[in-house]
Amino acid sequence: MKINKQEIDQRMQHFETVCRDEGIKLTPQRLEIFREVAQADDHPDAEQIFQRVRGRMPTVSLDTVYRTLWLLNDLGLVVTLGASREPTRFDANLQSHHHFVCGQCGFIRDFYSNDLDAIRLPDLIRSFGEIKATHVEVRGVCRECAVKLRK
Amino acid sequence: MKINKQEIDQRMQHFETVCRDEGIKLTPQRLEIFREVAQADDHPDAEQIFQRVRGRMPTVSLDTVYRTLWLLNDLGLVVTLGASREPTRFDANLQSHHHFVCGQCGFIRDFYSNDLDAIRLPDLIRSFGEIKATHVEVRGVCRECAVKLRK
DNA sequence: TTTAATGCAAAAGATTTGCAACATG
DNA sequence: CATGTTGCAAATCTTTTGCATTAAA
Repeated sequence: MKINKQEIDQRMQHFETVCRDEGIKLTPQRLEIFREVAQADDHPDAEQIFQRVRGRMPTVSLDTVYRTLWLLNDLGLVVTLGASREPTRFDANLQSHHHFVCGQCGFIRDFYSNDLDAIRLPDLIRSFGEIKATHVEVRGVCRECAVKLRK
Repeated sequence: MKINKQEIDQRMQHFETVCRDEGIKLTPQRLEIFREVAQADDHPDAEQIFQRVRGRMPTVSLDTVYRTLWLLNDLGLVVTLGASREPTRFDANLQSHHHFVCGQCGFIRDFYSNDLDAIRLPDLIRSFGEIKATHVEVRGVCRECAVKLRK
């Protein structure tokens, strides 16, 4: 959780606004769960978020975490990442950004690039449907795993 | 399964070569499973591949399909896709290509673009690890789902 | 013949659901 | 107060594992 406080507050703000606009109830569980995703920079999965929220709110249940996460996803407040061979992970960073994913251990690292953000997609794609977001996924082997593989 | 026969044969050829080079046994199950992925263009998941192979080889088991698929992945013969909220899907297309993914139904459509293939990544990324592949993922809502959502 | 791969059944892991109790707007 | 949300427990779905049997090289 290395996201700065100001950014977190801004995300919380946005979350509350969206909920009010959509007529979705702001329960303490939702607030805690969203806060946890909003302040995480490691793309945690549902189980990890559950454990972290549990620290502050011992009565939350895992199924509420799942329900909330997918709700957030439907509201466009978080985005999912399918790391290879691992459970779905969640990301509250709505800025345009890209990912490096280690195919061995699932490590994900964000990176930013104006060049990549400026990508122009082939016109053909509009015939597939409506475009919501575009991001570049770089697959590789992270430093740590590269060492292990050398053995 | 709309991949043309020549391309399928080429993929099978490559598969057999890699297996021999790596000292991996060419069993009838592996041949059938790989063929099924090689000729599919709809990015099927393990269960779908299992059902299709089963048609021709009624005795294969689902766990062999899983084991084989991950083996193929480790060998670099297929690539995985984590469509949102769905089981892992597999793709034997090793050409550089990109994906349009529908966040509602998981529909995935390939597309090609020389411009996108020519993407230059920030140098920073090399510090994360070794790069194996880069692809662009476009998220959106496919035509069919757009209609449903309008209701 | 040696070693690896298969099938089966059972286990583990991830995610979802039904429902009664409860809290938000 | 009405309706949506929660927690619990149970169910479901996906994926993995142990082990005896079988088959490839």
